[in-house]
Amino acid sequence: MPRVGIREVAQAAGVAQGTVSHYLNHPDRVSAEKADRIRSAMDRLGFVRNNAARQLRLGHSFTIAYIVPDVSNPFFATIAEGVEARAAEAGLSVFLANSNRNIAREESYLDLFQEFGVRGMLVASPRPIEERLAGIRAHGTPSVLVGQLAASPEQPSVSIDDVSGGRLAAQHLMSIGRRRIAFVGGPLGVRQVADRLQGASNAIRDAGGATLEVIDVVSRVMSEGHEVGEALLAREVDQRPDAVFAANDLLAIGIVQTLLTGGLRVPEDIAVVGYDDIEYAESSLVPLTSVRPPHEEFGSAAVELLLAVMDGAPAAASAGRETMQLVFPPDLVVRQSTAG
Amino acid sequence: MPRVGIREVAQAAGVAQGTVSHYLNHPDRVSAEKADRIRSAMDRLGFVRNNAARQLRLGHSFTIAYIVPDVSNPFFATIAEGVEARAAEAGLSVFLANSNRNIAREESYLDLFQEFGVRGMLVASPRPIEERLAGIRAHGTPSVLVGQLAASPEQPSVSIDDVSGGRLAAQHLMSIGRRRIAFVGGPLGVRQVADRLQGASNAIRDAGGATLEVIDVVSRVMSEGHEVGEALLAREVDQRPDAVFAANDLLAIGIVQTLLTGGLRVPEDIAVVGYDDIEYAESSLVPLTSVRPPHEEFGSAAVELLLAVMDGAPAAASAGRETMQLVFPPDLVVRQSTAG
DNA sequence: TTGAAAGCGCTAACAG
DNA sequence: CTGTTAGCGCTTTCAA
Repeated sequence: MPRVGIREVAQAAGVAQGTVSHYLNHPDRVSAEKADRIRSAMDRLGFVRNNAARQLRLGHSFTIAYIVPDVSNPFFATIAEGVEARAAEAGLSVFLANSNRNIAREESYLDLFQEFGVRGMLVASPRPIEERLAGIRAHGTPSVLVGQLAASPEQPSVSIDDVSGGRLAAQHLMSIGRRRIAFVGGPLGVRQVADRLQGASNAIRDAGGATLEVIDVVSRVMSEGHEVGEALLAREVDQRPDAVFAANDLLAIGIVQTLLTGGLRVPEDIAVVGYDDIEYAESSLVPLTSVRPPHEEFGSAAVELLLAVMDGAPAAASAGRETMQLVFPPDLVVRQSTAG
Repeated sequence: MPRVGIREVAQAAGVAQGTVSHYLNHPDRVSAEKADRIRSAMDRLGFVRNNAARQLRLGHSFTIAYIVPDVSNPFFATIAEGVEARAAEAGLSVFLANSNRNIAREESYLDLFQEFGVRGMLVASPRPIEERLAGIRAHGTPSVLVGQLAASPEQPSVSIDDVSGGRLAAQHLMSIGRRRIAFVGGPLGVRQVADRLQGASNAIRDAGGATLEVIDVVSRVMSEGHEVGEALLAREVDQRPDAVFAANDLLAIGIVQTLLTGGLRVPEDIAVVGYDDIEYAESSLVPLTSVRPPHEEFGSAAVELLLAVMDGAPAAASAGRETMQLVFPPDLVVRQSTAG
């Protein structure tokens, strides 16, 4: 099987190479008759356009990269939806890369995509990465930081307002009459956790009349939730909180499961609010009230921002912080775990 | 900021362009002194190798594609681990694409990757796709079908033996003395579901002395599990099975939750086995016994197969079915839900 | 509307 | 060990 390029197609169709290229890039400027001959020659020969040559000639690609720390995290997966949809509208393809929370791998993808000449990158990283992105930007590849607020005004970012999410959760618990609220989460060195607690604390301080206890955990997984549940069950009744705000849904689900098994009622005895609104929150034994970050919108906003800096770099630069760094407020989804 | 290519680097380092290229491709054939000058010029100028030109010249890339129907499915995500690790060893990068169960999108990625000249593709698709892959292979891009057994002897594939998985589950339940087994799953038009039931049925027929009831469900999600659990609770005690084999873990977890809430004991009253061994199986209220498909190994085997057909196309062709189409037997992970 | 031809940045073959 | 150079397949002037 010989290589098939536009030259072979041109020959088979009896036209010049340039005409075939024109057919590919400006179909309207080729006569219907030749267009037909070209089309049929392409079908017959099984022509596949060579992207490397095209890109070399053009000087750029039609591709953007989306680098995530963990593809299986539903949060990033859902965002990917919005990213692909918006990118497709703009005629761009998306290459996904999974760094798996491995810095070396993240680095190598950053290099790789730069060498590939992607038009831009969406980067979700568990570490501070702005300097690296600044360097890449200096070489002509713009990026949008996903999931964390950029510190530099030059770095576009889309992120979630976790302080307001925490506030939402605490306000809701107070609104259903709870007064002894426990925040379950940690370590507080993790920005998101700290912000969620901060928000809850703000709400409680502002409203007055309620107390906030902090129950620290090492990691935010379901088994830690089980342990916290056990600890709550072991307390004297009058020492128990009447509401729990967990830093994520996994913790919350673990806590609910253990409380129920131990004979307590949710929400009657202890109301529970989670965070993230993962798929299992809804189908949990007691459907879980949860703080829901925006999903679809988030991804498309990231691409939107990237498109803006891709083209109108100067315009965007002068646009300033408020348009370069989008912060989304989360919603509260109320379900049975606080329906009382 | 001027474009910087090897020409600019060569000029800055005071060497010829070819020497810079040699430094990049055969570092050992460049004198240490010039290598240093080149290295420092590259750092100073911020040289980024242009992949398009490289690939055009070379005639091929160092990239493979992995197309999945759903990135957030932990099954594919875990496989991706093995894929990346093995690919990295072979000096290849992996581009992930998410078709999101959308045929048009899958098609467009297939085209895109072909145009990008990837060395090969790993394709997990919810639909029959062998003919399409055969066409792509005819144009020089080999592929491995992931998750379904290929029908054609020319198409390499890696898949799971669900019949043997079903057998394992049923044998285990019988080995702990259960005699009234219920299979919960559906629709039976889904190959995996049918195979799992087939395996269970085979085991029970061969062993004798046990009965197999089929409880059909519309989809394999947690809420269906809750419904099945309710239905079981509603039965007369002597009409209840003493074991449940669920077609996946989500169903199993839903069933366990509902049974426990209804006052039954797991495994004492009803033992439960799931399938897939998802993350939540282990951290569920009663840790779930589950049939575990191989994960890491699966991904690396897929790459291995791809590497084989990439190089030794003739050798591989003569290798025959047994080496081109890998079928992995799953394991059984025994936990508390059947520990009785 | 079509054809001819230059050249994108790199690699490798070849000459020195 | 280093330099020179052809050419990968495509797009796009420019001329006809």
